[in-house]
Amino acid sequence: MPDSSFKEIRDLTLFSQMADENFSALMRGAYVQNFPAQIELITEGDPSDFLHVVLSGSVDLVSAWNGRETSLATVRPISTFILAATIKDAPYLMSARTLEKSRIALIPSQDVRAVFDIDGNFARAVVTELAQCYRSVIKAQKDLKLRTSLERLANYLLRQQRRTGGAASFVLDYEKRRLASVLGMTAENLSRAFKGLQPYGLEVDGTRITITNQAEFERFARPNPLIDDGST
Amino acid sequence: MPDSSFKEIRDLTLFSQMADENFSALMRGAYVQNFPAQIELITEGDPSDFLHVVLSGSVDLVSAWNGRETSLATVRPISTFILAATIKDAPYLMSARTLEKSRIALIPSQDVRAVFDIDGNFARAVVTELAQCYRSVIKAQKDLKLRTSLERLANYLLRQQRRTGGAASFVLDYEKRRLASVLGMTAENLSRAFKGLQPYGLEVDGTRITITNQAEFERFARPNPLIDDGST
DNA sequence: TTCCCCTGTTGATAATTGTCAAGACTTCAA
DNA sequence: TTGAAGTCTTGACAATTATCAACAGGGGAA
Repeated sequence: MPDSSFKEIRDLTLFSQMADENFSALMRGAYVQNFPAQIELITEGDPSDFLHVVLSGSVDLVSAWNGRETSLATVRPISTFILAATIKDAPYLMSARTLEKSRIALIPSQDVRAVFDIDGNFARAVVTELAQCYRSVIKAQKDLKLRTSLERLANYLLRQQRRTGGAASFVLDYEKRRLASVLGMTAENLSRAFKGLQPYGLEVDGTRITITNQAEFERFARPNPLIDDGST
Repeated sequence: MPDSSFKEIRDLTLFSQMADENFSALMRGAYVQNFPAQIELITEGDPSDFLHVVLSGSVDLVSAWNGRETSLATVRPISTFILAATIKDAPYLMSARTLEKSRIALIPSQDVRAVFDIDGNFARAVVTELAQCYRSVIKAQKDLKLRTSLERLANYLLRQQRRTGGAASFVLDYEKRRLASVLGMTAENLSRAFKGLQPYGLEVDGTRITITNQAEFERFARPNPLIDDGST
C-alpha cells in the first residue's frame, strides 16, 4: 500500500489512537484499489470479508427487496463503511456501489477483529464510531417516520445548505434520482416536492438551489437538532 | 442496590466479561427504582445522565416532532437502553416511557464512560452491543423504506410468530395502537391492514392471531433474513 | 450537425395512507 | 348494575404518494 494512503487512513479518528504495531498489522493485509463508477463493491447478504475505507470518490449504500431498491447512505472520503458487519462477523445488510471513479482501501475483517481484541484504544475508537453511526440512523428513522416527503426535502435542503457553508444559494451534491431514493420517495414526487416548496421561498435551477426567504423556509421546515444535526 | 438486581445486571453480556472491581465501581453509584406505568423516564434532548437497565416491566422509546409522535422501539427485560447517548455524552434522541409498572436500574453515565476507558473487556462488550443495535435500526429502516404498511404488518406477524415459538396461533405483545406506531402507520390503517391480510390466510380475534395458511401468508410477506432476522 | 441516451419534468390516474366522526366493545370502579 | 373512560373498528372523505406515459432538454458520439 502506498504511504500516502497509509497516512490518510492513519489520520482517521478510528485509527489515530491505536498502537503503531497494531496499525501496521492491519495495513499488512490491506490493499488499495481503484474502481470505476457504478461498480458493485459488496452485495448485501455476503459475508463481511473486508472493512472498506473510501479514500476518494463516493460510494452509495443501497438495499433491495422484492424488486424495489432504496439508498440508505452515501459514503464520502475519508471514511469507512460496514464497520458493524465487520465487527460482528455478520453478513452485509447493504450493497455498496461506486457512484464515480473511487479509490478504496480494503482491510481484511479478520485482522480488524483480531486487533480489536488486543488494542483497547482501537476498541474505544470503534465504539465512538459505531455510536455515531447508530445515532445517525436513529435520526434518519425519525426523519422518515415523523415527516412528510415535503418536510423531509425542506430539511434536507437546510442541512445541505449548512454543509456547503450556509449561503442562500448552493448546489446539490446528489443526482436528483438518488436524492429521491435517499429521501424515501420517487423521482417524480421529488420533482413535485421542489415545486411545492416554492411558495415558502425556494428557487430551483437544475442542481442549483436558492433559498430566497430563509425565515419563511425554516418556518415551514422546522429543523430540529435531534433529527438534523450531523455532529451529535 | 439489592443483590438480586446486581446479579441480573452482571449476567447481561454487556457486563459479564468485565473485571469485578470495575463492575463494583459501576454498581456503587447505581440504584434501582420502581416506576408506575406511563411515566416518562427520560425526555429527548436532555443530557444523558444515566444508562438505564430494564429489570422488569417494559419501556417504550418514542420521539416527537411538530405535534406528531412515533414509537421507535420497545425495551423488555433484561436489557439496557440509550447506550449510545451515554457513551457519546450526547443528548438523548428519544424519550422513554414505562408501558407498565417497571423496575429500572440507573447507572450514572460518567461512571460508564470512566469504566469504559479503563476496562477493555467492557469496551469490547459495548462494541458488540452497539453493532447489534446499529444493525437492528438499519433493518428497521429497510423495512420502512422498502415495504408497504401491509407488508410491514405481515412480516411483523411472522417475526412475532417465531418469537412466540412458531405455532400457527399466537398473541400480540403490543397494544394495537402502539403496534401501529411501531409499524409507522395510524391505528385506523392497522385495523384495515389486518382485514387486508385475511385473504392471505390470517385470522384475527382481538390480540389473538392465527395464520391459517402459512405458505400463502409467507408468499405474500416474503420475509427476508436481512430485514427480519433478529439475531444477526 | 444529427442521433441517441439519459435525466428530469409534467399530466393523468390509481393506490395508499391519513383524518375525522361515530359507534361497538371492553374494562374498571363506584 | 351502571356509568365512564378507554381501545378498537368502521365509514366517508381528503391528502399524500406512486405509477404510467409522454415529452423536453442536455450532453456525447459518429
